[in-house]
Amino acid sequence: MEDRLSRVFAALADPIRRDMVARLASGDATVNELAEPYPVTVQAVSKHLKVLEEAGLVTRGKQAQRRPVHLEAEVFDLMTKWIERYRRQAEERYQRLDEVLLELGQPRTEGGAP
Amino acid sequence: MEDRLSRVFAALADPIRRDMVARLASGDATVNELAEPYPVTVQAVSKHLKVLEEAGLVTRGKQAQRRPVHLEAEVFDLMTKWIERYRRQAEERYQRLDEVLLELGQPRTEGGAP
DNA sequence: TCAATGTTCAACCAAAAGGTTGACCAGGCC
DNA sequence: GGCCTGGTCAACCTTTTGGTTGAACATTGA
Repeated sequence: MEDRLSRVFAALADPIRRDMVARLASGDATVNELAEPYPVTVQAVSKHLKVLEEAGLVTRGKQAQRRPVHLEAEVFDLMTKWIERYRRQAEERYQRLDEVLLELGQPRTEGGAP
Repeated sequence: MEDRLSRVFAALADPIRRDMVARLASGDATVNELAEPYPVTVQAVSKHLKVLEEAGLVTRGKQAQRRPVHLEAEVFDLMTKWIERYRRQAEERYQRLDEVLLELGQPRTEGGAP
């Protein structure tokens, strides 16, 4: 895994990191503040932040010995663009199929998986 | 990693799997067809498909000895909802900050990271 | 019936991920 | 200077991941 998109998806594949992003969405926080709710050491949280940082999802500031973490929301665009592109494509295809079946007078497709 | 969202993000964190999703967006394909472009064995591709399937991103059909793979685009919603929620929140906060600074007559915030 | 085709299963391997503990370093506060 | 406080680095461990090879299984076609 080396490309940007892979790093972003991988970063958000962990519940703790996703939760941290959720909290950062409502304001910056220090490492200790972020670590507090989780049953892991602060070192582990520090590692998680590194992953988020390398994915470009957060940046870290400097405030005395504190390192306030800040969410960079722009990176989300990368993902949504990727997702939307293929979803739209897939949905269009699906719709075309429906139209074809309709033209043939067949009972329309019933959503694949329940 | 056990929850649905984690599985979906993790599944898309791999370039090969993302590429397979991209190809499936324009139509179903068999395992061998999907495997063809990559420098890995068909068994490895079979494993990748299992990951995508367990994330709910694809389903597999049955056609003689073939197992056509079909993209389930609905799962994308899960992700986009999550992403959009926190992006919006973060952006609103950012905008409010701008307004406050403007009221104070300060030079507006210049986008965090370059 | 028997071989070829398409796919999966099982065992194994190396590397990466997520966690731990312990040492370390930098800034404020007496 | 000495010592908390906040955070990171390093070494280590276990589990997961992505890949391999080799065998198995089901279905179709000759």
